[in-house]
Amino acid sequence: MSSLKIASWNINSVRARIDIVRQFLEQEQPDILCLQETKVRDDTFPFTMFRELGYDHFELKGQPMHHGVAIISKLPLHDSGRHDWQDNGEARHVGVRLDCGIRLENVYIPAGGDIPDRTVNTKFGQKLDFLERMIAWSAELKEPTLLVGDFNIAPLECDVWSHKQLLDVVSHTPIEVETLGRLQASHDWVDLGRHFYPAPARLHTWWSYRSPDFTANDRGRRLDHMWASPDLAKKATGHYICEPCRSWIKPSDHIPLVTVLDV
Amino acid sequence: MSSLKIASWNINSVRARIDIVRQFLEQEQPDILCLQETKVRDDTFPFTMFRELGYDHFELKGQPMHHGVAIISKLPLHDSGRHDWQDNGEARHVGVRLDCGIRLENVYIPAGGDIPDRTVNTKFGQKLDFLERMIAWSAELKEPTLLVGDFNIAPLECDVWSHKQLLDVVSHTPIEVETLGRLQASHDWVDLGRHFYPAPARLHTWWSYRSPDFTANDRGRRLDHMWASPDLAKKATGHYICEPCRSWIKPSDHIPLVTVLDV
DNA sequence: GTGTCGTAGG
DNA sequence: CCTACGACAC
Repeated sequence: MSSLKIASWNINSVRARIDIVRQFLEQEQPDILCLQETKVRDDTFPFTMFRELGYDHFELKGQPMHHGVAIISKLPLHDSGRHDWQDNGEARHVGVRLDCGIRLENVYIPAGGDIPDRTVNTKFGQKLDFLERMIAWSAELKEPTLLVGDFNIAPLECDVWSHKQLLDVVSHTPIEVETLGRLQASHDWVDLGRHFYPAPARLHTWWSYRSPDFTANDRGRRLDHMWASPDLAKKATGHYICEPCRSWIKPSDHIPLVTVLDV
Repeated sequence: MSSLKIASWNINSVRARIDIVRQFLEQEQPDILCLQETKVRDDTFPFTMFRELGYDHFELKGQPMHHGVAIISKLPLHDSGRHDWQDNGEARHVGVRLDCGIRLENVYIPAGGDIPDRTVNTKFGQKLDFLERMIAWSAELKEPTLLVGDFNIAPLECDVWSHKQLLDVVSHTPIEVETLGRLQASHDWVDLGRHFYPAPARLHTWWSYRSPDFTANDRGRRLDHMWASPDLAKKATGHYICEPCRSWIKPSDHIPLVTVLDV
């Protein structure tokens, strides 16, 4: 029995953010870091800093301009898989198996555009379709799995700064919440955030860049999540968010999430 | 009789370079700073840092994308003028009069493109024409004047890392050197650089960004100059270049020049 | 190499 | 607000 610390962070460009990624790793010392929105091709991924800190194992799924996910680890990674559920070339998923037997699945669910109507905004339809394809995949999972990433959905009323004002804002619409609910049900996923901090605790993971005084009005949302298979959830001994990272210099608009497992 | 310290620097974007401009001002504490290639519109000029350091007087001539010159001063500035000698809207000159009676003229002479042939490269023709118009202007100057800026010409053999290899490279061609010579003759300008460091002393003010190890082979050129009216030159008590600035983080490709006058 | 800008995406 | 990219200039 040993302790395993896993972090997840939408980094909004791993190259532009390399200094705060280092700062986070030095401070939290996770065994594994899952990144979303790396915005880098695999052949220009900034390996050096990670290797300097003892992270020698990488599973990358990048693309030229947008999206991009990565798993960066001090521990060996096996049986990596990259789902392109919508067969559109977008780099939104990478998964691995760890020596301890658990699978780690890192996903960046589409943001979904501005207008929450699939008839006028194809991106919103793509987001819902992406979730449907994840549901089919998730229902078949057999191994104990940690599913982490930027889900771009804040499901509960207390997951946004104003439930009423965000009911028609992409990320908190009823159709998204309902679809995410079916994804959760498809594997009986345990939402570790709410497992450790039951509603209505405040647990925001994202604040828009567009209000520079984001701490003043605190208009955040919980868009990032870590979900565990039911049996695996019992092994989670700790879970927390790293809110101070949002105030670091040149921050990401998202903050890191951390889960500690006894494995 | 008091001492007046004037600096000139092609800064290659005053906004991108704001930290090293502050570092330079704190270190050298000039009374007046002349900048070229500010690359900023006058309405978005970064006044704040300069005011924090006691520079309350500004004469700006900016434009949206390229070029742009500025005079930033602890001392009052009067009778400002902006010549657009070629009437093409390019922000390449600003001049002022100081309380001590001398005029300060800050100019950014066109680079002139890659090919030193005015029949195939209109930019080279524009550079020579710009010099001709400066000659006509300079010949009529009556006040004691300090003419500073990025002249984009290295006139002497010792002003470039290899006279032979640069004879056909824009900035050191015979026609440019001859034309700059006539500009100098038109007012009997004293080249303060060579006044204080006679040829063949090394006195480079620019090193290309394209060789990252610029200190290794030292392929520099003396493109930046400070010229004084004959009588004013007698009042120059010091002159130097600030070569370490080329090694600062996020440097300009040019270094600052400094002249001290007893006025 | 290192800026500017416009466009696209968040 | 913040990023990436591509075109252009130096």
